[in-house]
Amino acid sequence: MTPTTIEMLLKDALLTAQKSGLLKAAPPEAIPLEVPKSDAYGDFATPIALSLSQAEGCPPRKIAQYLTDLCKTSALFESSRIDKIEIAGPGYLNFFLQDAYWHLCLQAIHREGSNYGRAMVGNGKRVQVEFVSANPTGPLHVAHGRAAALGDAIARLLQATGHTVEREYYINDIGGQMALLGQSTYRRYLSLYGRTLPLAPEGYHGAYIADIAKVIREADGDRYLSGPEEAHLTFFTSQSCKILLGWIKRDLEQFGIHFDNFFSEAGLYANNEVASALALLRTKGVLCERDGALWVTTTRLGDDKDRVVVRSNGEHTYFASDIAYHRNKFNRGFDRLINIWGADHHGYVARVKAAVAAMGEDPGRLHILVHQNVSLLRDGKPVPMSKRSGEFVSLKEVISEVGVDAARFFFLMRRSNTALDFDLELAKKTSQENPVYYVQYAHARLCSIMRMAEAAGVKPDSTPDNVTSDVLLLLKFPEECALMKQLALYPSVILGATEALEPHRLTFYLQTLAGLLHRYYFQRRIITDDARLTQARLALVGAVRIVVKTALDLLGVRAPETM
RNA sequence: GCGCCUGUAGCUCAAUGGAUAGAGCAACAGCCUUCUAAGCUGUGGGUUGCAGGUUCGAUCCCUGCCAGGCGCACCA
Repeated sequence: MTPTTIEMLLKDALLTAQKSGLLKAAPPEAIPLEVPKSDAYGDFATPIALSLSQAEGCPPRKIAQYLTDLCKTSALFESSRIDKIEIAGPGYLNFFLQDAYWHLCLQAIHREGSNYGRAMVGNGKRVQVEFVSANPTGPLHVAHGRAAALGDAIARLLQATGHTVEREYYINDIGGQMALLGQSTYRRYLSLYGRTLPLAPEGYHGAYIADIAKVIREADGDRYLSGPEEAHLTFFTSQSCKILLGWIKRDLEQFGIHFDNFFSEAGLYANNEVASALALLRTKGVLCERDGALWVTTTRLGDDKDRVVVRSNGEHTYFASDIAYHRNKFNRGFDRLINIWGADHHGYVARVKAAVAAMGEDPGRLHILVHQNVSLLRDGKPVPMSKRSGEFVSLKEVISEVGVDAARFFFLMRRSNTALDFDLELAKKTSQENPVYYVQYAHARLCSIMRMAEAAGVKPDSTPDNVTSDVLLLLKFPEECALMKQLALYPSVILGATEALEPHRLTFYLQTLAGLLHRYYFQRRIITDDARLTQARLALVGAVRIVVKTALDLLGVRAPETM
């Protein structure tokens, strides 16, 4: 018995229907289950008969009738704790459950603990999540923070559903921008010694450039002052990259993000992989020379124009490395690749997919998730940010202002393809207006109750773990039932969020669950003079605590025990 | 001009093609001799940008328009 019994029952019924010829199609991957707005529509409902109607060419209510009959004759029905199934409206199946159903859910949560909601649907499939991958030409800023929170939460969701996950950061550590970085830090280095060689207008002007120059001065002193600029640029380029990468890694670690692999673009050239990938494209007949440059004819594969891979000056474009990089990824044998890109890269989706397809790989295994921008708000007004002038708010500043937990939670409060307004004032508030505090407070409050219960002498042999069903029968208030239902929903939220790559569903779920908990807390006392009732209520709120902590963990947000 | 994303309550946003489109915030009115008031209760609030189309049924899919964001290099 698990909270997903209804899904299993329906799948079983659908399978039987298919075998016996009542239905043509196989059961879908996931059975849509919803909690109806009104209790009159049961505890759970599914519009599955409605959605199958079109494909089956059969009226929805008729399908609903089939499924109802098959459910009732299924071997699983006896143990499913279903009180009754009704066909309602256009063809909904409304499930009314016995109280015992919820009690079994609670016991399952206590039994499984932090494993509750985990699933094995991934079957150990290997998934790579590549995210952040910010160029090492400056510190991480807020938009990178969104990518970091998003990618890590998706990775955690995939792990929780039985996938083998690798987190990777791709480093653009070669090319024109890097050369510009080296030149910028070199000239700032000179200016530390009173020599002025003006920064190129297209160079990097941020204050951090001087910080890098100072680090180099600390380490090596004035030894790069003499000789021509050209003699020092290689060193300044590689050293600046190294220093910046160190800062980026430190910021990421502070943000709780750990990458399994940092993949160097320069390495692709060192290993001759770019040339080899281009050679592969040549054998596929998608390369051509035009105007002295080398192009990939991606137009034939869904892109809106052809793309240059080798410029007429002989230099490779970044697209050339991207092709080699994605070939390398596929060669590493991942079942699925997920790239998380900022909105400014959305124009690259078509060309990368086209190149992947041209190399004979399945572009369907490459999922490119594009997230929209983040604007910081202070006092309701946008904080001005301009990449060009080097005036932007770094991730580090945001974290030190609002904390890791608020930052991660806020980055995950919106669907990734909508622009995100990050309200700095709200993120710092310690009141119910601030969603992350609201949720964390629920956890702290529960921990406090547990401590009180212990102090009140709740016996060890009546801990929630082995609370018996007859004790749980004492949970009969509507708000208790609402909590149990929300808890029972958790596994399907995890599956849905993973499938859609939408961690924001978890932040919404948590806010709802926390709301139910706070309401319950104010309406009913948990620790009472009645020992059995106390046990039952502790079992309930204990399960809430487990789910809140587990869900926060998937978002990378701490669940504090006191606040 | 072309492409992608977005348009839902005053604000910020949810809602797999399904039942009467939901939350939170803000506003207003209440609640602390009791487990954390960092909280709770109640009230009002909608032509889902506009116009068509597909469907038994559209916030969701298709077409056109309007508005905002982001792209549109032999830059990354």
